[in-house]
Amino acid sequence: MTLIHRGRPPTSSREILQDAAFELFLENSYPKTTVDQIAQRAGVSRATFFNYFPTKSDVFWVELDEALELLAKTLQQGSTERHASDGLQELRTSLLEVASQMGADRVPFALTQGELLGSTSDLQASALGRFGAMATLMTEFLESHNMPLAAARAAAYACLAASVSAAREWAEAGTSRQGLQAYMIAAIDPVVKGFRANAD
Amino acid sequence: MTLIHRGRPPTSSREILQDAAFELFLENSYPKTTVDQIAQRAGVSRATFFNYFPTKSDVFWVELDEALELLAKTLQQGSTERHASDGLQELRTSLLEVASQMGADRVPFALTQGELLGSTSDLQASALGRFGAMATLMTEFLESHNMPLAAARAAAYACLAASVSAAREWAEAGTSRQGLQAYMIAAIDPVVKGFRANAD
DNA sequence: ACATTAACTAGACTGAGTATAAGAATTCCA
DNA sequence: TGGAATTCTTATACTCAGTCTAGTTAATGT
Repeated sequence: MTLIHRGRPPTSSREILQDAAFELFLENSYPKTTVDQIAQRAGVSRATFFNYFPTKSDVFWVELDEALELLAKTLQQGSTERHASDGLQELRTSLLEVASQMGADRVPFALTQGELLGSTSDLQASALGRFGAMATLMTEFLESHNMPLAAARAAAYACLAASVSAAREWAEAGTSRQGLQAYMIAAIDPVVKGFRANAD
Repeated sequence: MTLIHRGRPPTSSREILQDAAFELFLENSYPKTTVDQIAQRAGVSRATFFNYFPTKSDVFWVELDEALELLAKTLQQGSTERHASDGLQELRTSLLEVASQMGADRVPFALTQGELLGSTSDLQASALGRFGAMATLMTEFLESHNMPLAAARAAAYACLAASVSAAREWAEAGTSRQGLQAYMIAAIDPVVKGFRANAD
Protein backbone atom coordinates (compact mmCIF):
# COMPACT_ATOMS: atom_id res chain seq x y z
CA MET A 1 0.00 0.00 0.00
CA THR A 2 2.77 2.44 0.90
CA LEU A 3 4.45 3.73 -2.22
CA ILE A 4 8.21 4.19 -2.29
CA HIS A 5 9.33 7.77 -2.03
CA ARG A 6 10.73 9.50 -5.04
CA GLY A 7 11.96 13.05 -4.82
CA ARG A 8 11.68 15.38 -1.87
CA PRO A 9 9.19 14.18 0.77
CA PRO A 10 6.37 16.58 1.62
CA THR A 11 6.89 18.78 4.68
CA SER A 12 3.27 19.93 4.53
CA SER A 13 -0.09 18.27 3.85
CA ARG A 14 -3.68 18.98 2.95
CA GLU A 15 -4.67 18.43 6.56
CA ILE A 16 -2.31 21.03 7.95
CA LEU A 17 -3.59 23.62 5.49
CA GLN A 18 -7.18 22.60 6.14
CA ASP A 19 -6.78 23.00 9.89
CA ALA A 20 -5.10 26.37 9.52
CA ALA A 21 -7.85 27.50 7.18
CA PHE A 22 -10.74 26.44 9.42
CA GLU A 23 -9.09 28.11 12.39
CA LEU A 24 -8.92 31.37 10.49
CA PHE A 25 -12.40 31.00 9.06
CA LEU A 26 -13.72 30.71 12.60
CA GLU A 27 -11.64 33.63 13.85
CA ASN A 28 -12.20 36.08 11.00
CA SER A 29 -14.87 34.52 8.75
CA TYR A 30 -14.25 33.08 5.33
CA PRO A 31 -14.23 36.25 3.23
CA LYS A 32 -11.85 38.10 5.57
CA THR A 33 -9.36 35.27 5.49
CA THR A 34 -6.74 35.54 2.77
CA VAL A 35 -4.80 32.71 1.22
CA ASP A 36 -1.65 34.41 2.49
CA GLN A 37 -2.89 34.12 6.05
CA ILE A 38 -3.76 30.46 5.65
CA ALA A 39 -0.35 29.66 4.24
CA GLN A 40 1.39 31.66 6.94
CA ARG A 41 -0.58 29.94 9.71
CA ALA A 42 0.32 26.59 8.20
CA GLY A 43 3.97 27.62 8.05
CA VAL A 44 4.12 27.34 4.31
CA SER A 45 4.38 29.60 1.30
CA ARG A 46 1.38 30.89 -0.62
CA ALA A 47 2.41 28.87 -3.65
CA THR A 48 2.28 25.68 -1.62
CA PHE A 49 -1.33 26.31 -0.73
CA PHE A 50 -2.16 26.24 -4.41
CA ASN A 51 -0.25 22.99 -4.76
CA TYR A 52 -2.78 21.35 -2.48
CA PHE A 53 -5.96 23.25 -3.31
CA PRO A 54 -6.75 24.72 -6.71
CA THR A 55 -8.77 27.56 -5.17
CA LYS A 56 -9.46 29.06 -1.77
CA SER A 57 -13.04 27.84 -1.81
CA ASP A 58 -11.97 24.24 -2.26
CA VAL A 59 -10.89 24.19 1.38
CA PHE A 60 -14.32 25.36 2.38
CA TRP A 61 -16.03 22.43 0.72
CA VAL A 62 -13.71 19.53 1.63
CA GLU A 63 -16.29 17.79 3.73
CA LEU A 64 -19.00 18.12 1.11
CA ASP A 65 -16.61 16.77 -1.47
CA GLU A 66 -16.05 13.68 0.65
CA ALA A 67 -19.80 13.16 0.94
CA LEU A 68 -20.13 13.59 -2.80
CA GLU A 69 -17.52 10.95 -3.46
CA LEU A 70 -19.25 8.64 -1.05
CA LEU A 71 -22.55 9.17 -2.81
CA ALA A 72 -21.01 8.37 -6.17
CA LYS A 73 -19.50 5.20 -4.77
CA THR A 74 -22.73 4.17 -3.05
CA LEU A 75 -24.79 4.69 -6.19
CA GLN A 76 -22.36 2.61 -8.19
CA GLN A 77 -22.43 -0.23 -5.66
CA GLY A 78 -26.19 -0.16 -5.47
CA SER A 79 -26.46 -0.47 -9.21
CA THR A 80 -24.59 -3.74 -9.28
CA GLU A 81 -25.62 -5.29 -5.96
CA ARG A 82 -29.32 -4.58 -5.87
CA HIS A 83 -31.48 -5.38 -8.86
CA ALA A 84 -32.15 -2.27 -10.85
CA SER A 85 -35.83 -1.92 -10.19
CA ASP A 86 -37.00 1.44 -8.90
CA GLY A 87 -34.31 4.04 -9.48
CA LEU A 88 -35.86 6.68 -7.25
CA GLN A 89 -36.14 4.25 -4.38
CA GLU A 90 -32.51 3.27 -4.75
CA LEU A 91 -31.46 6.89 -4.95
CA ARG A 92 -33.33 7.55 -1.72
CA THR A 93 -31.63 4.63 -0.02
CA SER A 94 -28.20 5.80 -1.14
CA LEU A 95 -28.81 9.37 0.01
CA LEU A 96 -29.89 8.11 3.41
CA GLU A 97 -26.87 5.88 3.63
CA VAL A 98 -24.55 8.80 2.99
CA ALA A 99 -26.49 10.84 5.51
CA SER A 100 -26.11 8.14 8.14
CA GLN A 101 -22.34 8.62 8.03
CA MET A 102 -22.84 12.09 9.46
CA GLY A 103 -22.94 11.81 13.21
CA ALA A 104 -24.96 14.35 15.18
CA ASP A 105 -21.70 15.62 16.65
CA ARG A 106 -19.74 16.36 13.52
CA VAL A 107 -21.56 19.02 11.52
CA PRO A 108 -19.57 19.97 8.42
CA PHE A 109 -18.23 23.47 8.69
CA ALA A 110 -19.79 24.65 5.44
CA LEU A 111 -23.27 23.90 6.77
CA THR A 112 -22.78 26.20 9.74
CA GLN A 113 -22.08 29.10 7.42
CA GLY A 114 -25.30 29.25 5.45
CA GLU A 115 -25.46 33.03 5.28
CA LEU A 116 -22.15 33.21 3.46
CA LEU A 117 -23.59 31.43 0.48
CA GLY A 118 -25.87 34.37 -0.11
CA SER A 119 -23.13 36.95 -0.08
CA THR A 120 -19.80 35.47 -1.07
CA SER A 121 -19.37 35.11 -4.77
CA ASP A 122 -16.51 32.65 -4.95
CA LEU A 123 -18.43 30.34 -2.64
CA GLN A 124 -21.46 30.62 -4.89
CA ALA A 125 -19.36 29.70 -7.89
CA SER A 126 -17.86 26.67 -6.26
CA ALA A 127 -21.20 25.64 -4.81
CA LEU A 128 -22.87 25.69 -8.21
CA GLY A 129 -20.17 23.46 -9.58
CA ARG A 130 -20.67 20.96 -6.80
CA PHE A 131 -24.46 20.99 -6.87
CA GLY A 132 -24.28 20.67 -10.62
CA ALA A 133 -22.04 17.64 -10.33
CA MET A 134 -24.37 16.09 -7.80
CA ALA A 135 -27.38 16.75 -10.01
CA THR A 136 -25.73 15.21 -13.07
CA LEU A 137 -24.73 12.21 -11.02
CA MET A 138 -28.28 11.68 -9.82
CA THR A 139 -29.82 12.39 -13.21
CA GLU A 140 -27.61 9.85 -14.92
CA PHE A 141 -28.36 7.31 -12.24
CA LEU A 142 -32.10 7.72 -12.69
CA GLU A 143 -31.75 7.62 -16.45
CA SER A 144 -29.81 4.36 -16.22
CA HIS A 145 -32.78 2.99 -14.31
CA ASN A 146 -35.10 3.60 -17.22
CA MET A 147 -36.47 6.98 -16.27
CA PRO A 148 -36.89 9.35 -19.24
CA LEU A 149 -34.41 12.23 -19.28
CA ALA A 150 -36.84 15.05 -18.56
CA ALA A 151 -38.36 13.31 -15.57
CA ALA A 152 -34.96 12.17 -14.34
CA ARG A 153 -33.62 15.70 -14.41
CA ALA A 154 -36.63 17.12 -12.62
CA ALA A 155 -36.57 14.39 -9.98
CA ALA A 156 -32.84 14.77 -9.48
CA TYR A 157 -33.07 18.51 -8.88
CA ALA A 158 -36.03 18.05 -6.60
CA CYS A 159 -34.12 15.47 -4.56
CA LEU A 160 -31.09 17.71 -4.51
CA ALA A 161 -33.08 20.67 -3.26
CA ALA A 162 -34.75 18.50 -0.64
CA SER A 163 -31.39 17.14 0.54
CA VAL A 164 -29.85 20.58 0.80
CA SER A 165 -32.84 21.89 2.71
CA ALA A 166 -32.68 18.94 5.05
CA ALA A 167 -28.98 19.40 5.69
CA ARG A 168 -29.42 23.08 6.45
CA GLU A 169 -32.31 22.47 8.81
CA TRP A 170 -30.26 19.81 10.51
CA ALA A 171 -27.31 22.14 10.97
CA GLU A 172 -29.52 24.95 12.24
CA ALA A 173 -31.28 22.70 14.69
CA GLY A 174 -28.31 23.14 17.03
CA THR A 175 -27.66 20.98 20.05
CA SER A 176 -31.09 19.43 20.35
CA ARG A 177 -30.50 17.63 17.13
CA GLN A 178 -31.43 14.23 15.84
CA GLY A 179 -29.45 12.44 13.16
CA LEU A 180 -29.39 13.91 9.68
CA GLN A 181 -31.28 10.90 8.42
CA ALA A 182 -34.53 11.96 10.06
CA TYR A 183 -34.46 15.33 8.32
CA MET A 184 -33.56 13.73 5.01
CA ILE A 185 -36.47 11.31 5.16
CA ALA A 186 -38.92 14.07 5.89
CA ALA A 187 -37.64 16.16 2.99
CA ILE A 188 -37.16 13.48 0.36
CA ASP A 189 -40.20 11.29 0.82
CA PRO A 190 -42.73 13.74 -0.63
CA VAL A 191 -40.56 14.05 -3.72
CA VAL A 192 -40.24 10.31 -4.15
CA LYS A 193 -43.94 9.85 -3.64
CA GLY A 194 -44.80 12.49 -6.22
CA PHE A 195 -42.54 11.18 -8.90
CA ARG A 196 -43.46 7.58 -8.26
CA ALA A 197 -47.10 8.39 -8.91
CA ASN A 198 -46.04 9.97 -12.17
CA ALA A 199 -44.08 6.95 -13.32
CA ASP A 200 -47.13 4.72 -13.61
CA MET B 1 -43.17 60.01 -16.79
CA THR B 2 -40.01 61.86 -17.76
CA LEU B 3 -38.19 63.05 -14.66
CA ILE B 4 -36.56 66.46 -14.64
CA HIS B 5 -32.81 66.40 -14.88
CA ARG B 6 -30.71 67.35 -11.88
CA GLY B 7 -26.94 67.52 -12.09
CA ARG B 8 -24.76 66.48 -14.99
CA PRO B 9 -26.64 64.50 -17.65
CA PRO B 10 -25.24 61.07 -18.46
CA THR B 11 -22.99 60.84 -21.50
CA SER B 12 -23.09 57.06 -21.37
CA SER B 13 -25.76 54.45 -20.73
CA ARG B 14 -26.28 50.82 -19.85
CA GLU B 15 -27.17 50.11 -23.45
CA ILE B 16 -23.92 51.50 -24.85
CA LEU B 17 -21.89 49.41 -22.42
CA GLN B 18 -24.06 46.37 -23.09
CA ASP B 19 -23.57 46.65 -26.84
CA ALA B 20 -19.83 47.10 -26.50
CA ALA B 21 -19.65 44.13 -24.16
CA PHE B 22 -21.64 41.78 -26.40
CA GLU B 23 -19.54 42.78 -29.40
CA LEU B 24 -16.40 41.85 -27.52
CA PHE B 25 -17.91 38.69 -26.08
CA LEU B 26 -18.63 37.54 -29.62
CA GLU B 27 -15.20 38.54 -30.89
CA ASN B 28 -13.05 37.20 -28.07
CA SER B 29 -15.38 35.19 -25.82
CA TYR B 30 -16.53 36.24 -22.38
CA PRO B 31 -13.53 35.19 -20.29
CA LYS B 32 -11.00 36.80 -22.64
CA THR B 33 -12.83 40.11 -22.55
CA THR B 34 -11.69 42.48 -19.81
CA VAL B 35 -13.70 45.25 -18.25
CA ASP B 36 -11.05 47.65 -19.52
CA GLN B 37 -11.76 46.61 -23.08
CA ILE B 38 -15.50 47.00 -22.66
CA ALA B 39 -15.10 50.47 -21.23
CA GLN B 40 -12.67 51.46 -23.95
CA ARG B 41 -14.96 50.20 -26.70
CA ALA B 42 -17.81 52.14 -25.16
CA GLY B 43 -15.62 55.24 -25.02
CA VAL B 44 -15.79 55.46 -21.29
CA SER B 45 -13.57 54.91 -18.28
CA ARG B 46 -13.35 51.66 -16.39
CA ALA B 47 -14.89 53.29 -13.35
CA THR B 48 -17.95 54.25 -15.35
CA PHE B 49 -18.56 50.63 -16.26
CA PHE B 50 -18.87 49.84 -12.58
CA ASN B 51 -21.31 52.74 -12.19
CA TYR B 52 -23.72 50.91 -14.47
CA PHE B 53 -22.98 47.27 -13.66
CA PRO B 54 -21.83 46.03 -10.27
CA THR B 55 -19.84 43.19 -11.83
CA LYS B 56 -18.69 42.06 -15.25
CA SER B 57 -21.03 39.09 -15.20
CA ASP B 58 -24.07 41.30 -14.72
CA VAL B 59 -23.77 42.34 -18.35
CA PHE B 60 -23.82 38.72 -19.38
CA TRP B 61 -27.14 38.10 -17.67
CA VAL B 62 -29.11 41.25 -18.57
CA GLU B 63 -31.64 39.41 -20.67
CA LEU B 64 -32.22 36.72 -18.05
CA ASP B 65 -32.67 39.44 -15.45
CA GLU B 66 -35.40 40.99 -17.55
CA ALA B 67 -37.15 37.65 -17.83
CA LEU B 68 -36.83 37.17 -14.10
CA GLU B 69 -38.44 40.53 -13.41
CA LEU B 70 -41.21 39.67 -15.82
CA LEU B 71 -41.81 36.37 -14.06
CA ALA B 72 -42.03 38.10 -10.70
CA LYS B 73 -44.53 40.58 -12.08
CA THR B 74 -46.57 37.89 -13.79
CA LEU B 75 -46.76 35.77 -10.67
CA GLN B 76 -47.89 38.75 -8.64
CA GLN B 77 -50.59 39.63 -11.15
CA GLY B 78 -51.77 36.05 -11.32
CA SER B 79 -52.13 35.93 -7.56
CA THR B 80 -54.62 38.78 -7.49
CA GLU B 81 -56.44 38.29 -10.78
CA ARG B 82 -57.01 34.57 -10.86
CA HIS B 83 -58.47 32.80 -7.86
CA ALA B 84 -55.75 31.11 -5.87
CA SER B 85 -56.61 27.53 -6.56
CA ASP B 86 -53.85 25.34 -7.88
CA GLY B 87 -50.50 27.00 -7.34
CA LEU B 88 -48.56 24.65 -9.58
CA GLN B 89 -50.96 25.19 -12.42
CA GLU B 90 -50.67 28.95 -12.08
CA LEU B 91 -46.91 28.73 -11.90
CA ARG B 92 -46.93 26.74 -15.11
CA THR B 93 -49.12 29.33 -16.81
CA SER B 94 -46.87 32.16 -15.70
CA LEU B 95 -43.71 30.42 -16.87
CA LEU B 96 -45.28 29.81 -20.26
CA GLU B 97 -46.38 33.41 -20.47
CA VAL B 98 -42.85 34.62 -19.86
CA ALA B 99 -41.60 32.10 -22.39
CA SER B 100 -44.03 33.38 -25.00
CA GLN B 101 -42.32 36.77 -24.91
CA MET B 102 -39.23 35.14 -26.37
CA GLY B 103 -39.57 35.12 -30.12
CA ALA B 104 -37.83 32.39 -32.10
CA ASP B 105 -35.57 35.05 -33.56
CA ARG B 106 -34.21 36.66 -30.43
CA VAL B 107 -32.29 34.06 -28.46
CA PRO B 108 -30.69 35.60 -25.36
CA PHE B 109 -26.95 35.70 -25.66
CA ALA B 110 -26.34 33.82 -22.42
CA LEU B 111 -28.21 30.80 -23.75
CA THR B 112 -25.91 30.51 -26.75
CA GLN B 113 -22.92 30.19 -24.43
CA GLY B 114 -23.86 27.10 -22.48
CA GLU B 115 -20.34 25.68 -22.33
CA LEU B 116 -19.05 28.72 -20.50
CA LEU B 117 -21.15 27.91 -17.47
CA GLY B 118 -19.14 24.80 -16.94
CA SER B 119 -15.81 26.54 -17.01
CA THR B 120 -16.11 30.17 -15.99
CA SER B 121 -16.27 30.67 -12.28
CA ASP B 122 -17.64 34.19 -12.08
CA LEU B 123 -20.48 33.16 -14.38
CA GLN B 124 -21.21 30.22 -12.13
CA ALA B 125 -21.36 32.49 -9.13
CA SER B 126 -23.73 34.95 -10.74
CA ALA B 127 -25.82 32.13 -12.17
CA LEU B 128 -26.30 30.54 -8.79
CA GLY B 129 -27.50 33.84 -7.38
CA ARG B 130 -30.04 34.20 -10.15
CA PHE B 131 -31.26 30.62 -10.09
CA GLY B 132 -31.49 30.89 -6.33
CA ALA B 133 -33.60 34.03 -6.60
CA MET B 134 -35.86 32.35 -9.12
CA ALA B 135 -36.22 29.30 -6.90
CA THR B 136 -37.11 31.37 -3.85
CA LEU B 137 -39.63 33.32 -5.88
CA MET B 138 -41.30 30.16 -7.07
CA THR B 139 -41.13 28.47 -3.68
CA GLU B 140 -42.79 31.40 -1.95
CA PHE B 141 -45.45 31.54 -4.62
CA LEU B 142 -46.30 27.88 -4.17
CA GLU B 143 -46.24 28.24 -0.40
CA SER B 144 -48.66 31.16 -0.62
CA HIS B 145 -50.97 28.81 -2.51
CA ASN B 146 -51.14 26.42 0.41
CA MET B 147 -48.41 24.02 -0.57
CA PRO B 148 -46.31 22.83 2.39
CA LEU B 149 -42.77 24.20 2.41
CA ALA B 150 -40.93 20.97 1.69
CA ALA B 151 -43.10 20.10 -1.28
CA ALA B 152 -43.04 23.69 -2.53
CA ARG B 153 -39.27 23.79 -2.48
CA ALA B 154 -38.95 20.46 -4.26
CA ALA B 155 -41.52 21.43 -6.88
CA ALA B 156 -39.90 24.81 -7.42
CA TYR B 157 -36.46 23.34 -8.02
CA ALA B 158 -37.89 20.70 -10.29
CA CYS B 159 -39.71 23.36 -12.33
CA LEU B 160 -36.58 25.47 -12.41
CA ALA B 161 -34.46 22.61 -13.66
CA ALA B 162 -37.07 21.77 -16.26
CA SER B 163 -37.24 25.38 -17.44
CA VAL B 164 -33.49 25.68 -17.73
CA SER B 165 -33.27 22.43 -19.65
CA ALA B 166 -36.00 23.56 -21.98
CA ALA B 167 -34.34 26.90 -22.62
CA ARG B 168 -31.03 25.27 -23.41
CA GLU B 169 -32.57 22.76 -25.76
CA TRP B 170 -34.42 25.58 -27.44
CA ALA B 171 -31.24 27.59 -27.92
CA GLU B 172 -29.34 24.58 -29.21
CA ALA B 173 -32.09 23.67 -31.65
CA GLY B 174 -30.69 26.33 -33.98
CA THR B 175 -32.52 27.68 -36.99
CA SER B 176 -35.13 24.95 -37.26
CA ARG B 177 -36.62 26.11 -34.04
CA GLN B 178 -40.13 26.36 -32.74
CA GLY B 179 -41.13 28.78 -30.06
CA LEU B 180 -39.68 28.36 -26.59
CA GLN B 181 -43.14 27.58 -25.29
CA ALA B 182 -43.24 24.16 -26.92
CA TYR B 183 -40.02 23.11 -25.22
CA MET B 184 -41.22 24.48 -21.90
CA ILE B 185 -44.46 22.54 -22.03
CA ALA B 186 -42.67 19.30 -22.78
CA ALA B 187 -40.27 19.81 -19.89
CA ILE B 188 -42.61 21.15 -17.23
CA ASP B 189 -45.69 19.04 -17.66
CA PRO B 190 -44.23 15.82 -16.23
CA VAL B 191 -43.21 17.77 -13.15
CA VAL B 192 -46.60 19.33 -12.69
CA LYS B 193 -48.29 15.99 -13.21
CA GLY B 194 -46.09 14.31 -10.64
CA PHE B 195 -46.57 16.88 -7.95
CA ARG B 196 -50.26 17.21 -8.59
CA ALA B 197 -50.71 13.51 -7.93
CA ASN B 198 -48.88 14.01 -4.66
CA ALA B 199 -51.10 16.86 -3.55
CA ASP B 200 -54.21 14.70 -3.32
C1' DA C 1 29.50 11.96 -7.45
C1' DC C 2 25.58 12.67 -10.53
C1' DA C 3 21.11 12.44 -12.52
C1' DT C 4 16.27 12.25 -11.49
C1' DT C 5 12.15 13.22 -9.27
C1' DA C 6 9.05 15.89 -6.44
C1' DA C 7 8.03 19.41 -2.82
C1' DC C 8 8.69 23.88 -2.01
C1' DT C 9 9.63 28.96 -2.72
C1' DA C 10 10.24 33.63 -4.54
C1' DG C 11 8.57 36.98 -7.41
C1' DA C 12 6.28 39.11 -10.97
C1' DC C 13 2.10 39.46 -13.44
C1' DT C 14 -3.20 39.87 -14.80
C1' DG C 15 -7.64 41.15 -13.85
C1' DA C 16 -11.86 41.94 -10.87
C1' DG C 17 -13.63 44.65 -7.55
C1' DT C 18 -13.36 48.58 -3.94
C1' DA C 19 -12.47 53.18 -2.26
C1' DT C 20 -11.57 57.96 -2.48
C1' DA C 21 -11.12 62.25 -3.91
C1' DA C 22 -11.31 65.33 -7.50
C1' DG C 23 -13.32 67.30 -11.93
C1' DA C 24 -17.21 68.51 -15.18
C1' DA C 25 -21.87 69.61 -16.65
C1' DT C 26 -26.21 70.78 -15.46
C1' DT C 27 -30.38 72.88 -12.57
C1' DC C 28 -32.04 75.71 -8.79
C1' DC C 29 -32.15 79.76 -6.35
C1' DA C 30 -30.72 84.29 -4.56
C1' DT D 1 -24.80 86.82 -12.74
C1' DG D 2 -22.97 83.91 -9.37
C1' DG D 3 -22.74 80.61 -6.41
C1' DA D 4 -24.72 76.04 -4.06
C1' DA D 5 -26.36 71.51 -4.87
C1' DT D 6 -26.67 67.47 -7.60
C1' DT D 7 -25.05 63.88 -10.46
C1' DC D 8 -22.16 61.79 -13.91
C1' DT D 9 -17.45 60.88 -14.88
C1' DT D 10 -12.53 60.11 -14.16
C1' DA D 11 -7.84 59.21 -12.27
C1' DT D 12 -5.49 56.68 -9.13
C1' DA D 13 -4.23 53.58 -5.89
C1' DC D 14 -5.24 49.56 -3.44
C1' DT D 15 -6.42 44.35 -2.13
C1' DC D 16 -6.76 39.84 -3.27
C1' DA D 17 -7.26 35.46 -6.09
C1' DG D 18 -5.23 32.93 -9.39
C1' DT D 19 -1.43 31.95 -13.00
C1' DC D 20 3.18 31.43 -14.46
C1' DT D 21 8.11 30.83 -14.48
C1' DA D 22 12.30 29.88 -12.88
C1' DG D 23 14.91 28.38 -9.30
C1' DT D 24 15.93 25.80 -4.72
C1' DT D 25 15.95 21.90 -1.68
C1' DA D 26 15.76 17.17 -0.19
C1' DA D 27 15.22 12.86 -0.98
C1' DT D 28 16.23 8.18 -4.24
C1' DG D 29 18.81 5.38 -7.40
C1' DT D 30 22.89 4.24 -10.05
